[in-house]
Amino acid sequence: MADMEDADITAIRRFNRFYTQTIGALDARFLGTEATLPEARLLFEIATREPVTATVLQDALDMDAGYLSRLVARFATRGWIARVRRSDDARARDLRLTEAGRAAFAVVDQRQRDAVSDLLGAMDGLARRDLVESLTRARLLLDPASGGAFVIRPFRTGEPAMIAARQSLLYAESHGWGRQLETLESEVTAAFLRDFDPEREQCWVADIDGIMAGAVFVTDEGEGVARLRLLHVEPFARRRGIGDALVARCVGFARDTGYHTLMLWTHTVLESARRIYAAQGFVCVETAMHDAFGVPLQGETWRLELAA
Amino acid sequence: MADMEDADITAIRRFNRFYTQTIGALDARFLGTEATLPEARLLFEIATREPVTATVLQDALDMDAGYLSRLVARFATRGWIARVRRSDDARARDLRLTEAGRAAFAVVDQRQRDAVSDLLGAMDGLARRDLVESLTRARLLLDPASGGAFVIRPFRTGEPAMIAARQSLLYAESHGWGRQLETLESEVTAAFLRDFDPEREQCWVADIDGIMAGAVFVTDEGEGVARLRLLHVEPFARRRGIGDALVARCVGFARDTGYHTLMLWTHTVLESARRIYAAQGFVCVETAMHDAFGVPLQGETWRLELAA
DNA sequence: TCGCGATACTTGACTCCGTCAACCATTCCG
DNA sequence: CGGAATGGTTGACGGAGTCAAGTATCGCGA
Repeated sequence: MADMEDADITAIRRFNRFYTQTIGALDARFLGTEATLPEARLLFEIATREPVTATVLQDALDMDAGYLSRLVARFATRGWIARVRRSDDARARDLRLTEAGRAAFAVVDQRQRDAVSDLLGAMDGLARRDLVESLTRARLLLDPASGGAFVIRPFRTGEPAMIAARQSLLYAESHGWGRQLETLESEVTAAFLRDFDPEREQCWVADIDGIMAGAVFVTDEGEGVARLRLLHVEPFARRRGIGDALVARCVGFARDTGYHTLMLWTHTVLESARRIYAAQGFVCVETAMHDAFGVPLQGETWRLELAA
Repeated sequence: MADMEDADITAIRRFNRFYTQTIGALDARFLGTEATLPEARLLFEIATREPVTATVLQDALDMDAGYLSRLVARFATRGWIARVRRSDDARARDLRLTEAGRAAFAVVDQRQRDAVSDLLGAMDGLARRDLVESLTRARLLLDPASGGAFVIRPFRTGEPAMIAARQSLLYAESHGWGRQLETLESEVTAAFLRDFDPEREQCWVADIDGIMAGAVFVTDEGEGVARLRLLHVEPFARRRGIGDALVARCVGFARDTGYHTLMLWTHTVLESARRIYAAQGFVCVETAMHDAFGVPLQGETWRLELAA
């Protein structure tokens, strides 16, 4: 696996070199603009955060204090910003864009948008979507905290199969579950798609900045019983309550749809999932050992009786 | 859809800002190294291409000729490179690393590897794989020509479902095929996984730099007949002969495995796939209109009789 | 064979980037 | 009250990066 890591490092560095030239260049070219790259970055941060002090900008941009001070002074002489001593701390000064500053920012901002737009304009719809997803996913993996709030929404084209793929990888990696799980995943999603009726069943996806962060299915088991299936949360999105929100959505859907019971099958090793189910009122009604995924496992059946 | 593009632009710019600070910083920090960032880039290019002239480096790095000239002069005074007039063109000079230059490069190179390694070291196996895949996919989407040669290999965990997801998206985008196709995709991959026996059936994936660039299945239809299914090539990887190679692999496998016939079902609108099948000797033996994917389509059955 | 435009660099001049260290004023905290 | 920390400014300096002018050589057509 040392070799594997070696290839990974090479791949990242290759991207780095590539990016430095291709996209990095987008930022550097301010043809016809009055601002240089650091100036543009600074303008952006001031516009986004005003009123703001130099110290805040300093660590937002990871910039040297002295250099920042000079940039700010430059902006002031250009009439882009107004500096006023803070009443509560005479050392600090609040920075605000003037009208001229706002105009300068608008020009730079539009210039950057155009540059990116040119890049994307050459790509067709799916390629563009793939690109945006790839880069956003990379960002979320590198810094999960940079992700926005999650949204729970119904599935879109391709996502059921995507979920099957992700879960197969996830559980293969974490628990060593094998092809039988992968088969089950595909069968469940295939069956769901074949009989899909949004009045009876649903698949919800947790979405962070356009990236799938988790998902769950509710299927009709007949006789007023619904089943919650294939719950998962992507590792980069954990500890945010996404699992809870997904399960809660299932419970609400099952109740509103008129099911009297919501059941599910899980495993004793899946600690965090079990905690979620218990917190929402599910009760474990049966356990049984099985060997369906290539390793011996204790399966559990949980039920939740839904109030009418 | 203008809104959609707007969100895309914002996402790319967001990645840009993020990247400038996070990974970009990896390159900039040459703690304890004798080379600055442009020097490191230059060292890398010389090491990779030597012997090389300044002009080549100039447009490989997209660097100003004057600046490059000075960097090269600096390297020369440090004894990192040797410059010799070319015999065939006395204006140009071939640059080569000296032993000292090679040593300097080794240090810088290792320093960069370590920096990336530190970054990756904090991530678990799957996250690392996802990151590498995301960045590599982004590179291939932005510049397909930067991809290496493709390799055809058997499928790995999660890939069958992944293929179903990609094809659903691809055909929904290009031809408007709907949920029925998605269902069929999932059913085929589920059935394949359930009965998987590498002696009788297989799924091949075309791999470019670790990214799935296309795939195909061969399944056992009984009575000596095999079926080729779910062939696709990702848009970024087209016009490289990947479709041909995948089909050829299927034909070879079917022949070697002892099938007497390889058949497949395709559609008249899928022009480039049909060309591939015809080129490999398949013959269209039947056509029939159907409405299985939400739009009226002419389906075609093709056969290839395999020599014993 | 000459001459002219293009090519492969080199050099000067300049501005901006970016860091380090010293410094001032104010605030915080024991 | 006094010393440490905070918010910011300034001087000094070297590298990054661009532009324009200049030198030697090459390629090519008349």
